[in-house]
Amino acid sequence: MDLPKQYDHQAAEQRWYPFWEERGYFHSQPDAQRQPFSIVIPPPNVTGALHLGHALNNTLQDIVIRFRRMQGFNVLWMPGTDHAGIATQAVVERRLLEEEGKTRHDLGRQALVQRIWAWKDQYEARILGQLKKMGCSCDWQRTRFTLDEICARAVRQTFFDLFRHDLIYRGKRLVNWDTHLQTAVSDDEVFHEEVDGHFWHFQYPVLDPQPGEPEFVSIATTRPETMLGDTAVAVHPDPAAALDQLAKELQEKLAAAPEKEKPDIEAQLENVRQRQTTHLPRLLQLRDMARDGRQLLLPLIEREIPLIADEWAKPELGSGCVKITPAHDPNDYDVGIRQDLPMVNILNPDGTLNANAGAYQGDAIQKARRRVVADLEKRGLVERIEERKIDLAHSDRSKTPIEPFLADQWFVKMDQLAQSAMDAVRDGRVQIIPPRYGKSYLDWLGEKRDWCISRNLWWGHRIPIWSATRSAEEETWLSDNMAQNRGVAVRLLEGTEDQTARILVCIAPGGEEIEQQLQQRGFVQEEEVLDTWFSSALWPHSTLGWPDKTPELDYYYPTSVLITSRDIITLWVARMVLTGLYNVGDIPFQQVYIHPKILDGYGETMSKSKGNGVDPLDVVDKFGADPLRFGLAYMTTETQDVRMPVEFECPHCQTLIEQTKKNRLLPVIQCKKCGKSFSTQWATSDEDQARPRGAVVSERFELGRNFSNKLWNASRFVLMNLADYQSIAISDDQLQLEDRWILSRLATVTATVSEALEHYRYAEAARTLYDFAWDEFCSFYVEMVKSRFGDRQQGPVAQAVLVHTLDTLLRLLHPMIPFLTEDVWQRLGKVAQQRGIPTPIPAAESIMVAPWPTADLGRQDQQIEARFARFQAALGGIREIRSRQNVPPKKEVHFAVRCDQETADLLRPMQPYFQAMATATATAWGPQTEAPQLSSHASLAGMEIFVDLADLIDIHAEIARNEKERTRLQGMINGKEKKLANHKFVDRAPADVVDRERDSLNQLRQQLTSLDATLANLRSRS
RNA sequence: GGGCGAUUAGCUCAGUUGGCUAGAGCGCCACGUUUACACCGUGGAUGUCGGGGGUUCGAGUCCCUCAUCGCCCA
Repeated sequence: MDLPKQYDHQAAEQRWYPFWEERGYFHSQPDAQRQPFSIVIPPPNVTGALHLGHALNNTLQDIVIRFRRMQGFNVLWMPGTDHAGIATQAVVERRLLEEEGKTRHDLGRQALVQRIWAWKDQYEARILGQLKKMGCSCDWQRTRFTLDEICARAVRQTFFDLFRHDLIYRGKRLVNWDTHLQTAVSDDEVFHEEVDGHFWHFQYPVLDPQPGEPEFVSIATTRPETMLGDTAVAVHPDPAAALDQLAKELQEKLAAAPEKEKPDIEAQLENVRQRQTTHLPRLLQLRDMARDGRQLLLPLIEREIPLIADEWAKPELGSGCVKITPAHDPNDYDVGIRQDLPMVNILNPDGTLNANAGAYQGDAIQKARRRVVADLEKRGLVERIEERKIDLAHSDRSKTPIEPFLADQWFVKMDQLAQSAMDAVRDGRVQIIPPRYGKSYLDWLGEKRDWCISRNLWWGHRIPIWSATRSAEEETWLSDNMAQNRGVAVRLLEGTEDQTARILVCIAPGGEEIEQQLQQRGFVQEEEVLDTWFSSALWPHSTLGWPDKTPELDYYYPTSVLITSRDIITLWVARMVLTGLYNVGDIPFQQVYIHPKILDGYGETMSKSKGNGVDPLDVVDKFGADPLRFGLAYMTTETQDVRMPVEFECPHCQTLIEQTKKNRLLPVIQCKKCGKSFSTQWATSDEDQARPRGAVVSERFELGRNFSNKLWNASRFVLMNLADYQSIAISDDQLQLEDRWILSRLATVTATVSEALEHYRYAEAARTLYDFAWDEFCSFYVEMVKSRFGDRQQGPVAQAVLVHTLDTLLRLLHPMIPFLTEDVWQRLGKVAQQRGIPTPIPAAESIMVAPWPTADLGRQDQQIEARFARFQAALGGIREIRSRQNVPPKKEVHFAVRCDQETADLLRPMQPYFQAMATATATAWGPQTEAPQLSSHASLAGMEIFVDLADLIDIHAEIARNEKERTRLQGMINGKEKKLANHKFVDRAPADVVDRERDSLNQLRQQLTSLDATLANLRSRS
């Protein structure tokens, strides 16, 4: 058989993925006879290609999927992608602007949406291709997209039901407005950044001040233009008490604070105390003026606004007075609601000022700001200007500052829905793993904040509401024509100050005719689309065909587990639970497994925009899909995020160059080894792009590559030695010690791995298999069977056990390294189609559908394992002596073992293995064994080994080494003697612990005695 | 400000309910191309388990506290 010495991952990947797909292994259909196991993929955004975080997420899913499939479940892994409304539209818009200098308004809604669909097609293909490259066994025939027809119908139906049940409403709310993209963004899409700014102090004139009252009130702002929308100035209703309270709190804090923080607190306290004399009288006066209903004149606009008393005004800050702009500041908005103030919106959606801004109408914010300051200065109303760091909210999507903006939005009422989702986790119907994440889920839902579901975008599910001005005529028409129609829900809105009375009509899916009728009568559909999470919230049931009662929904729902990362527990997981309960009446999944995040070498989250992202395909190209998957599984422990230093790989000489915070942003990097340059993801100029691209990879995948290669070569060895393989039954009495040992270990490993995978302990499963395959199967079992192949009796037994062990190991590893295991499985099938202990049976046509191994617990044998451990220890002792004394590998040595009779009987038959594995021949075994005249000595628990080294020994080195060993032994003996002399230990510790300590002490003393004899002997000859 | 987590070898990480002489991979040192594998083999060196208290016969593991870092929420 001609097998390459190195595992060719590309060949295996290219060969076996199509093989599986063609055989239909990925596809699942409802089958009442079989138990289902289902997972819906967290749909990746079509915004861009997958990164290593996705690779981790999907690898973990595929491991569970393949594991359960082998266990015999009817397994469905539902794949698909997410339209990611704002993110995708933003990416396409940005490119449009960069490449063609156009905005979306130049293109129009239809054309832009068309462009985004083209983008989606491109990236969906890329993403699905990446998943396939990684070996994901999704049911591709069922691939969904959150904006496709099936999902759209579910979205429409959900919206309709919620609307009909009065769980959706429309209202004015202060939203985070992105003036660049001209849309509201959610709190989750906002990041905060400190920027240099100013604090402007202005004076507003008091109207008709009474004698003794101030003529001006002074306020301060970081956004001067917002003063155009001021509708009040507030002062604290009880400034004296507020300052007292604050002073008291600071005093308490001071008493408890560490030295380091004391000066700062003292300064704050001093400030408060000063204010009690400097500011308090004036604030009390202003408070009284507010109570008296005094008005101020808002400069520039010349509007009368009240001075009010409200606790939002902080007497310890600034002048103690604060301007109130309810339409443009979240806190002021609350004050506005509390005090029933008018809300004056001064902004247009594009960030320019509107008619309410008077003379400043049409100005952009920055321009208006400059003009307002200048005009106030002219009037002498600017008191002073401070330099200051300002915490400014930015849109994650456009990176431009957020403006708080009063706008009409659609909301879902959350009280009942959130409660139902909380109950599902509290009573254990949905189990979150690890459990600590349940807390953030419950905390978030517990706030029961209404969910703003409208987005002022073009890319997404358009809100299925048609509206018209309310009139008797329309109302009559509706009740005549629509009242009986169950797919129509009507709501009548009363008129308000700034809006006429309206009729809202919501249409269920399939109501196109009604939509047309409405449109003909002048009803207009809402412009906005729904928040992306609204459609992904339905994912577990929409993908299965809901609202139809499909066989799939009936069979696969609730799904078995959701595997995702912790940052979307609230945004996504919680919402899936509540919509599942609302729509289907049942939870969407029984378990939620939350996995770690992948960070770079500096502990930072990987992201494309930071330049530290790794494309899984780079890893697949360089190392292979199996090493990628195995490496990721190996790193997935319960508590730790995965920290992964990354390197650039020079495409010219393959040198790895550490990625630093500096070089990760460069478009071109020069290799320090070969001196040639290569490009990175940042290359934009033609010249840079023409250079070969340097892959971004991580050395941490070497572990998986080396392991794959090791496994490949072990398999290669097995295959090369099966020419005369016969499928014969093997009885227990034919098994040698090492056979029984490996079968015992195999049983334990099978049990451990199965248990670990059941509970999502990926790292434990991977480590167990790694250690078993490398340190036990390869390093011992394979080495030991080598000498048995030639034997007529022993050969077939060794082959049978070897094949059986490899077969089982491959199956245990298949979920993690599917390609290599299939490749070997197929080759094994050609020479050993029937295999197994004790009775051979035909192997499955593919490892992917082979049964998961069951642990043969009857094979577990602690005694055999203990005996084998003694052999391993003895072998280690000899090897260490050889190495210590620099004995050349081919040089034969003789050794004697002093041990009890039982150990001697055990080790004697292992003689061929000492020969094969340490080039050593035994001369004597047993209690009476004498040390050879000149020998190197190893004392182990319960045995002493003497290697005869008459002409080789370096006596001084040997003495030094033994002395060091003596010190170590003596130290341990002292420790244990002390421990055992302690009555409390002997009395209180469990008996078995005390016994173990006694045994151990006795052995150590024996070792010491023997060591002293050896030393005396050596010294006499030095 | 609140919550969660982390801190163990030069690096990246394991370490189940407290019971060892604290482990692995990479890197390092020495030796070795013996036909499965140099993506390998054999051996070796390397630790105040972040600091300080406490509980206990016994603490890397449990409790308190401090420090540093990360994430989530306001």
